[in-house]
Amino acid sequence: MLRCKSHGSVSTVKLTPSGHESEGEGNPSPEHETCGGSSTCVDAFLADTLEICDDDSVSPECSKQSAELPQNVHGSCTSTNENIIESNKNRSDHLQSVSPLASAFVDRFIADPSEHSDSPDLQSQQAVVLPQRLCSVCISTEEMNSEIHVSPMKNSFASEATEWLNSSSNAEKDLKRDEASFLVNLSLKDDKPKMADEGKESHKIALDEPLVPITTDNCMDTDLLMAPQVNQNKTDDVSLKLDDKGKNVSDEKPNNTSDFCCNSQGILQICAAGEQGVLHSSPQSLPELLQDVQVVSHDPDVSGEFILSADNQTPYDEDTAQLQRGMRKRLQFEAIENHKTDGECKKLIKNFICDITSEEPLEISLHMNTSDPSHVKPIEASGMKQGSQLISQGHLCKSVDRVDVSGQKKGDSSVTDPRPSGIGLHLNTVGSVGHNNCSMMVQALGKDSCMEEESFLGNSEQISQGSNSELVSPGLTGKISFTLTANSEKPMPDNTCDDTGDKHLQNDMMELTISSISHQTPLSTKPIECSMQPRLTDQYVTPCSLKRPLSVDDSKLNLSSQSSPRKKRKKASDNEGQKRCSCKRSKCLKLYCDCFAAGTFCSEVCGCQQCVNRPENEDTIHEARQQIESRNPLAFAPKVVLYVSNPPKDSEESTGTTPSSARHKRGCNCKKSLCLKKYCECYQAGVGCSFGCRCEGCKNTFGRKDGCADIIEIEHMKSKEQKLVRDPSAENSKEKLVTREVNLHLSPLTPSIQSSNGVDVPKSLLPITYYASPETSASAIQCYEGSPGSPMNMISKSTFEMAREDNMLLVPDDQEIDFDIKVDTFSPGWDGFPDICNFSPLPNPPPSNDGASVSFKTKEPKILQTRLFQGSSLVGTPLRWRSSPVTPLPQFGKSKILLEPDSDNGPNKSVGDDAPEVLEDPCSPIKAVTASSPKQKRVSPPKRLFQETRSSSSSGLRSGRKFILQSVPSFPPLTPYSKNSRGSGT
DNA sequence: GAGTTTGAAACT
DNA sequence: CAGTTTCAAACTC
Repeated sequence: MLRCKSHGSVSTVKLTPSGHESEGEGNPSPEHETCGGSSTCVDAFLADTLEICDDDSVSPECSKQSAELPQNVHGSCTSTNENIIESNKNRSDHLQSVSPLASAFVDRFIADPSEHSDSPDLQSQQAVVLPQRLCSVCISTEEMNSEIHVSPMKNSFASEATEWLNSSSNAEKDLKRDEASFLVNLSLKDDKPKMADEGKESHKIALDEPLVPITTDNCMDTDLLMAPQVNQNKTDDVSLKLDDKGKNVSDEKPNNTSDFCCNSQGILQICAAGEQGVLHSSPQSLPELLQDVQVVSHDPDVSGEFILSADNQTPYDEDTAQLQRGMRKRLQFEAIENHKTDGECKKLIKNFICDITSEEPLEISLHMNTSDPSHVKPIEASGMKQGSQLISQGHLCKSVDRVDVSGQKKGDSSVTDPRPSGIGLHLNTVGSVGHNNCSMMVQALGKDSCMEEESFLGNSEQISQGSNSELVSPGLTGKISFTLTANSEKPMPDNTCDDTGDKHLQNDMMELTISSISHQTPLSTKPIECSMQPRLTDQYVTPCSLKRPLSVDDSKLNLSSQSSPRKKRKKASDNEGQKRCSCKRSKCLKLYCDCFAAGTFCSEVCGCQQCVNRPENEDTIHEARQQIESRNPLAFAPKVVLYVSNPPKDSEESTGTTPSSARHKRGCNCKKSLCLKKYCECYQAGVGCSFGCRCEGCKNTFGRKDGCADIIEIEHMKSKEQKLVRDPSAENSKEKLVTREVNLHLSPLTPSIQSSNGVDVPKSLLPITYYASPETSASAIQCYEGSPGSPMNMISKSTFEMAREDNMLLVPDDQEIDFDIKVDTFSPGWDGFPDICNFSPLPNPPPSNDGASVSFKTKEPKILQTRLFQGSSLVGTPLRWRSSPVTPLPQFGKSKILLEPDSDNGPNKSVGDDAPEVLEDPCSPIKAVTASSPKQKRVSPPKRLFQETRSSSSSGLRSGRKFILQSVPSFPPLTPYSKNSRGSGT
């Protein structure tokens, strides 16, 4: 055992070979304690290294080992480690003479300990250094019977512990042999020293995973993996031990083993346990040391060299620090890369990180990953440098898998942990959105944005906890604070591990991440306090908006956002990004509740009373939904179907979403409002009334039930058809043409419709629904995850101001859509397509030709509103096609509007319950028929599946439906779609 | 902000 | 399925 005192603190290394427990326990021998002078300390340490025997009293083997050890170390040293070592050497005055090679260094030490004895600092340093080197080297001294286990990385603390125990047990065996067994515990994951087994004499290098003989390679891995994950438990342990330092802390671990913990960078932590003689840093220093150790690899500031030094007072070596920084950068970089799906994003992030790191050692990457707050906390407690840890964690998404040691059950964490996954999702989403988005975000946001992205990886908790303003670089500070706020708003449950438990939490996470991103935008400095919803909206909106041409509305939004992010958010929320309710008796579990109907949780902004529509009541909510759906399968389906002239395919021109017309599925039943007030759902949705409506005295500015304008539509349709006929081959061109026409006529959503007098064009509802750009999804706040609509809201909101309340389903024109198909669409099954969310906003303000336009001025009914549907994946997969109409419905939150392809003249065969209503085209004969019966509207959507309708319809007309469905998936992702829509608008 | 109106949703 | 009640948003003052 070697004990070094420096700076008044005593660091003791207990190197005693196993079997010498007697020495360690109880009373440290005075020899060890004092080690005489610094020189002695060093000498002793060296001698013992790994079982340094100061005295001859130690078994002869010790001497042997001591001699051999250095060499072994040397041999094992990886270049990286060597570099580090060298740097360290150079930096330390004492070590100046040391040759780059560890062996030489050791040899010298051994040879002439006195040289170094000069300064106490040296002693401590040397003592430290040596071990570190050893560790870095991954010294294996088989000769010494020392067992070195390297586990590539593991996740769970348990495994680690197990291994550790195993190793310790092995050590014991060795001890029995009277062999000087030397177990070095390299805990890559833990960076923390395992103080535990003070009683044990064996030094173990513990690696979390399967024990692998340490090799140079392993060492390297270690370095890479180093990302220390803070394991709270371990930390605690350490602290305890530290506190106890002279005492036997080993309660937890019976074994008397002193562990060497090597940081990735080869910094060695010596957890000496031994009762007395172990190398301890001063109690005070220890905690820091631990932190340092953990951080070491990452944070230059906290160099590991001196970790062992009693007071930590050892001067910080800048050079070393830089080296470490380099390491860190690399590590971070790698970690980041791992996480990023998008190559460019990676690059950006990388650069960003590099920049940051170069300037400041810390911590930008704070947000990166951690699933577990617990991990973070310890670090926080420790104080600064934590950032580095966090960063390391950042690796996490992946690194966790490999490295995570930490611990406690959570350790599994990252993988299992829902949040991270959520994060991953988010990232994916981003990526999916397109490289552009990613880059865009990053660029636009700048470093901050990068940070935020990383935050996606991490849990909110981490963020909140982990990111300390202190750690954060100044530039980042703002964000960080922001992040924190968010976290505070929605504290994560203690059990991060709970996957199931926290779906909504995940959502929150998602939201957070999103929000963070959105906030990052330079423009938006807005504090997180904003409701979650807006955040989501912002986030999604941003990417989308970028991609597609800005619609007027969008541009407005952007401008506003730029000017003041808050405004933007507010706007979003105001715009209906989120539904608000003020339910008093329904407990927000009935369709009366807009939030519930939309498939979203009520939020703080809601004024509801006795609200049950909260994440914590997910089960109840789900039941309620089921009940409602049992009554009406389409209850949660979009209420409004929007007929889209151009299919998403026409990305270029079509701005496509301009809906030629939209109709409320069920139609309204207004008697007094004359369909001129928001009481009227049709009006509220900004759509004209149709035959399906049973309204009396309809004066809906968006289109009367009479269908005056129908003629126009019909003509338009005809022209379209003709074009199609002409260019059957070129669908695209055809579509474009059609689209153009449509746009001309309809460009302004409502207005166009209005001008046309809202006559319903026969619409074929295509089962196809494609998701509008995520942008639209403003509304979603908290989505029901579990329920069909789990992530639903993620995407939906359309940017339109016009669109307000109701969600519309966009039914893109199928290029080759047959009327038949359309007909089918209307079938009740049709509603089943809840998936679809949005349509693009109308490009232009409505022409004010008609009185309708006037209506806009006075009151703008929300024409198009997109909604988020549950498809959690929506984000990730821009377009999701759901084949079965029925199923989807429940999932949909509230999308009320469906976009339908314009073109159809086709008769509507089926009078779907809800769907038929919407789709009904007065013009079309069939519709007329159906329309004739007012009750159609009332007809609840038949539960029968699309298939049935399909079969019937297809049989009757064509197999078009099937065709469509199949084709649907092919629809371009949101992005293109969005573009199209925009383009067309202009 | 309180009260009224309105029509959808829920219930019978 | 029709009628009634309940409910909450929209609207008015």
